[in-house]
Amino acid sequence: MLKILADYLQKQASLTDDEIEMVRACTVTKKLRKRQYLLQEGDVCHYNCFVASGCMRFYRVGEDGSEHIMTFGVVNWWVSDQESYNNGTPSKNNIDALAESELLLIEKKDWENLVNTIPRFRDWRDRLKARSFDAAQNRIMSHISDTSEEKYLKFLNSYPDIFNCVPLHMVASYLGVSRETLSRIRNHYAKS
Amino acid sequence: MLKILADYLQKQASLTDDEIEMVRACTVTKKLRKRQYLLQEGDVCHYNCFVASGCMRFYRVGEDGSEHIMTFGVVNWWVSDQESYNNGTPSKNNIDALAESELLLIEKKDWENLVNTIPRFRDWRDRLKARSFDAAQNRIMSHISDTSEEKYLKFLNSYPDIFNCVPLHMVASYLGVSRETLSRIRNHYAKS
DNA sequence: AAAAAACCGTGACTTTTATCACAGTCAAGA
DNA sequence: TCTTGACTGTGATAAAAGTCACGGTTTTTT
Repeated sequence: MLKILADYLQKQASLTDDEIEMVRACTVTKKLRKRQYLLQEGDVCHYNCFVASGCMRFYRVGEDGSEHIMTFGVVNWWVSDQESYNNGTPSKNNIDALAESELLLIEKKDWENLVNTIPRFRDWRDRLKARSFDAAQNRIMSHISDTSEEKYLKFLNSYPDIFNCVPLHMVASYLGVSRETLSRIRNHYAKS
Repeated sequence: MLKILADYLQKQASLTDDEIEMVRACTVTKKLRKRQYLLQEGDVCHYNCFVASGCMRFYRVGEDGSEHIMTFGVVNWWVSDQESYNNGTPSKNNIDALAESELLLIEKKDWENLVNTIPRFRDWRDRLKARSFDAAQNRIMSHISDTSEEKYLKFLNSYPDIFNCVPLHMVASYLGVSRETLSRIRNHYAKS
């Protein structure tokens, strides 16, 4: 399981074996069952979490109890609540597992230490954050300019093979449409 | 005009006078007329731009010619196309002035130099990016869970006194609704 | 194996929003 | 000054999406 992270860091961050060992030294593994929480509303997020297997979801519960999914975390993705992590404030969100999942956790202190001691780790972290921001910007743009069908097609592009883990009503939640509307979009798209 | 930036850096980044002087040394001032471009689709973004006065808009033009506003830049805000800036790729967006505006530009090389030589500058930069990301996340959440009226109210909160610069049909564009719908939301809100 | 729960599709109806058309105000420019 | 264009509001209509209800399938749990 640690091998997945090692491969990832070698490929994405170009870390040396020694540097990878430093990262490995401060990771904690955590196995989650389906539906188990990684982070619950009100908790403070202290970790950056690498998804080694399985599938996670990051979502918020509205006042009426409805769930709104901000993002999914599949293999080789990192999940955390950055707002809570950075500011030390209670999270407004939940993170839980959509399937049996294996995570590798790095605590905030250790993470910051890695950032400060391994230049390539910092560079990779910066690139990752930049890409996340760009993705968020593009998603906003999609929301203010695209039709629901276009949003759905872009989603397929971002998460090509996600339907193994994620039921359609959660995809609908991610897109901000009702499950019925998504069903009709898919239907219409299949025909044309 | 440079004083506005100096005050900003002193307050937000806690820079010393010497450090502020270093920043000041590499800023270029630019005055823009109403409707003048700061960045045009296809250009590569080479600067981080501080808004000393006036008001800017960051938007994308759809295939059908429609304009979709991603964000506004008012006094004390920074504007740039991060995706283009970071990757050196042609921008998909436009930035122009909604009113006579004064900007302070810092070129990428100089900016990165400041980041690497002034620790507090880097820290401030990181905090700024983190806040931008959080804001983007919250805006996405708003789009997938709020009604148009709620989105409008949150907009009022983010940009309390923006109506001096920005016509309502641009607010509508920012929110992703038609100008007629925004007009009706405001009307309804005023009555209740 | 049986029961319960989750998941998905679909029709009928309601609500929301977009689009189109028109009118009035205001500011900039000829 | 007159004209033009930008901006805003509002009514009428069409399109899109949400909501409700039902049925059927699959998966999970007991």
